[in-house]
Amino acid sequence: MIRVRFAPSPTGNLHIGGGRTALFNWLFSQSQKGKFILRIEDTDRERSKKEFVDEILFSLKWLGFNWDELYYQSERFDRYHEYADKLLQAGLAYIEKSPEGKEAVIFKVTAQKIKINDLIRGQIEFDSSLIKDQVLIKSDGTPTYNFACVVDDAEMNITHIIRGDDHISNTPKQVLFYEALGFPLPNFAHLPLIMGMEGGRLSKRTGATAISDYRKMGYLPEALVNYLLLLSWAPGGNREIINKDEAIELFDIKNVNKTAATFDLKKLDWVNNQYLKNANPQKLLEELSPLLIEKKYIAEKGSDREYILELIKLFQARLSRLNDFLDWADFFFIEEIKIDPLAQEKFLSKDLSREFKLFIAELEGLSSFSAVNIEKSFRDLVEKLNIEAKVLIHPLRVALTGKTIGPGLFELIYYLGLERTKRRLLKWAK
RNA sequence: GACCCUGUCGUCUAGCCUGGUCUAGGACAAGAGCUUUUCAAGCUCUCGACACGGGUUCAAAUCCCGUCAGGGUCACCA
Repeated sequence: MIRVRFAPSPTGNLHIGGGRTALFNWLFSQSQKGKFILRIEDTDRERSKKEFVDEILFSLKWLGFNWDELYYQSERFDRYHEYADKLLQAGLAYIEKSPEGKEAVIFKVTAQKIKINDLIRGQIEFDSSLIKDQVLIKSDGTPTYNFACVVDDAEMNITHIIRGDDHISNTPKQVLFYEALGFPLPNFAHLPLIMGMEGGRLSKRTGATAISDYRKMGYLPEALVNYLLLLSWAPGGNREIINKDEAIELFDIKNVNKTAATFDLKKLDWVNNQYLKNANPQKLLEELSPLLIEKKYIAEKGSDREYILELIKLFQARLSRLNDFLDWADFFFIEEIKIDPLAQEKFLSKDLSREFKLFIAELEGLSSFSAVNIEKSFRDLVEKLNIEAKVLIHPLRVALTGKTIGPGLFELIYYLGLERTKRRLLKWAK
């Protein structure tokens, strides 16, 4: 049985890079019908915080990576001491006393050639004579990362260690521990790192790094996962959009790229739009509801959810981020709309009182207030006035929405309703 | 600096293992146009890459070597 693990340290939020590592571990476990284990590496008591643990677990669930087992290193200190004692007794480690009299356990590194067969990179060779003796147990009694990692991976029967590129140079040290402890060696696979647009690691300077930031911005978890997947793996057949089930079907760790990839927000936006336009509007409404309430666009209770659902349908195909709806559709929710000054200058500087009033009269005369009828009456009017449709369409849009862009004008008027349409047009028809 | 990893359009990638079908394919971005209702949606088109040098071979993006470039690691952090 294949067993993999994701081992985050709760000293911060789950980052894009961590999310990606979790994704590949999870995907591999699913494709191999194995187990996905989560291990919280909270040996650093100073920096580890419960809130970060909660945040990491929440983000992993949000991304859809459910784990089969969960461990905390802070609960396993006795295990690390036990194995350190074994190495001490075997003469493979020694004790070093600090000036204050505290004791640390140090591993004796012997000179040898260490070969690692990486599933993604092939064979990698190291010369351990370049590695100095390694601390196993620090003088405060806590284990070092490399030691705790090896003890846990061995005890938890981890068969494949899939982690970031930055751990390659930790691998020979860990291999030495495996050998000294008599543990069988797992398989290693090192994922390429994700870089920011300006080169180097993805950092806060270059943009948002936490998975939760992307959730807050209005990215769908499926889209984020899809994009992350594309960042070092291709499903083949020139496909870009692929759901998790298909990915599980097609995934092969050997096809993962070796090259570091640059995180490109524009492409993420595109992928997100692909998911947004096909998303169930009801689901989008559920995501949006708390935000609409927060903005006081809708009341906690009693608002017409069916109506808002229709508005979402009007916009969802053009959204890159779900939260853009809040700005783009604001004119449906607020009475005093903000008119874009440039749009006003361009389309409302001419007096259109007569045209607006005639259009209102047309709308009032409608037997049934539907988008189709609104358009028909509008077309009749411009024909009568002998003007081009767009001469009137753009000013109408700006007067009604305050913007030059948005959904089709006639649908928009239909959902705005006769009264609001009249009120907004009359402001420009003195 | 030492060690390690990596180098295909601006970006993500296909192709590389098993040389010829590659005057290198797709996607994002960008640019142009269409959609006589906008675009942030849709459609069409354009721009644009095998890091460089040597070798092997009838033939190299594909194999080998070197150079250069980028990245990572060198903690009693994880």
